[in-house]
Amino acid sequence: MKPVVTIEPNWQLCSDCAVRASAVCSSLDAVELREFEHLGRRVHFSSGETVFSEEDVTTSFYNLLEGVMRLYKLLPDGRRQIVGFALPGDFLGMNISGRHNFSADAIGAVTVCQFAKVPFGRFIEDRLHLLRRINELAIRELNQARDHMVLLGRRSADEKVAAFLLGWRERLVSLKGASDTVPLPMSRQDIADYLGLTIETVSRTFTKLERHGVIEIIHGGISLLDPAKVEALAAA
Amino acid sequence: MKPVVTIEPNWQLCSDCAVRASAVCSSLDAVELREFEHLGRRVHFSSGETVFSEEDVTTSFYNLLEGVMRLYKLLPDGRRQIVGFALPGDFLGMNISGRHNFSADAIGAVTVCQFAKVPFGRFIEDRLHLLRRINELAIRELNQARDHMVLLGRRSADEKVAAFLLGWRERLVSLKGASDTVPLPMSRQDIADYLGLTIETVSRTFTKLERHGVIEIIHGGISLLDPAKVEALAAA
DNA sequence: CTCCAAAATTGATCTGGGTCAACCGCCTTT
DNA sequence: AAAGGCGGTTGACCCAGATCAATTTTGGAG
Repeated sequence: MKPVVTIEPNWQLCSDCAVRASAVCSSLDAVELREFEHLGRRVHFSSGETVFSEEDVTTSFYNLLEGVMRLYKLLPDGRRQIVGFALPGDFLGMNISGRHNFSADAIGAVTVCQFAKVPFGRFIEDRLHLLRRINELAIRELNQARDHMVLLGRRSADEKVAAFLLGWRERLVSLKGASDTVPLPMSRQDIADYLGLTIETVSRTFTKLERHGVIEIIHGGISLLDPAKVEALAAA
Repeated sequence: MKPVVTIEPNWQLCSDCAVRASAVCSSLDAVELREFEHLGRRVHFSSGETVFSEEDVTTSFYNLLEGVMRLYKLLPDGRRQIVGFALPGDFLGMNISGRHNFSADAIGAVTVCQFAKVPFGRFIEDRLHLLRRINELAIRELNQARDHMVLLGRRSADEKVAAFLLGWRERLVSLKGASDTVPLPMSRQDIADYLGLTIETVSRTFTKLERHGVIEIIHGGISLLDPAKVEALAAA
């Protein structure tokens, strides 16, 4: 939880960017990309740092380059609901009220491409394809949000955990390729707050899945021993 | 549940439209509106009819003109999660997969302005302001979706019901002006499926609120006797 | 290495909300 | 007006998951 923010000169080029293909910028051509390069600034955050907070006035948008973030909302009494986990390529900060509507913390070391709101807004202004891309991302997120509502409102603890493991794996697969080893950089508390459960229930469910030979709990993650069984449990 | 769909000639003009100011079309100028008029077709649905279903290929977008709709997703075993209620001015059907990702039923009689997907897409094509408007609506919905995740994952039954009553009233206020009489056109089952509860719990919670003199249950809705108390219960 | 703190697991117990079931108005339909 | 049905309410009981309470494991810091 060291409050250290490192800003390095933007020596790295968008064209070399790891998330070039999947991020907002995928809609830009070579010429636009060169102009776009000057808008973004690479910023590092260390584990546990807050990138932005709910209700903060939005001054920047963020494109996650490396690492994982938890996106969450808090109730006045401290109860927390994680509304999503961000992975490289995700675009954060869009809103209409001028304020963020959730908070975002780094889970482990994180690198983002930060855009000041005003110049970014100007850049979009007359670029239909970029706006279309952002719209596409918003709609994709809206779908995920609705799926998550079903999970939160209508699924049992077992189903929630199973669905989470599959969903998380799926995202990692499309990012780094298939593997039955699923790293879980977030804490049990994070998982609980994402699934609307308690830390104890998450832990117990993991243990139960392991006892049934469906997963193996390994350091920093789990191994999917029987993906088919997990899918059956998730009752997709 | 009569499967009667009435399509009337589009004699009514956009400029007279009740939702002109709040809907997608609010971003159009007079000239554009005249062209836009030919794209939409007024369609009526009677109570309980399905306007579109999850997984249906999207052929149309809809602008709700009159009435209320429930938007929901079903699990294979029949469990239902209502992801939202649509009111006049709401725009439905945007997606990227080419398929709807939730179903939509009429609650009571409904009138929609239906747009065929292809011509509507063509119309948007080079109209930045319209795309911006749609983006704005998508982001607004995303915020609502996240708020609802907090409700589903982290609030008690009492809080859920209280928050629902306030939220629903708020939407009606901004549509038809302030009133402490809150019509509830949807069934108890709908409310339960929206809040991730059972019909019994919703009914009991209503009764409890009434016993405590906080609301009065009236035919087709409730009356907010003590809005402040309800807000306290919702623990916003 | 040892020590400490935080994270995770496990067990025992409790309870909010679910389940099951009866019943009560109402609107319709005949 | 009787009958049937559907939506809603109410009561009795139950259970999934929360809560409370110890451990145990892990990961740094010195």
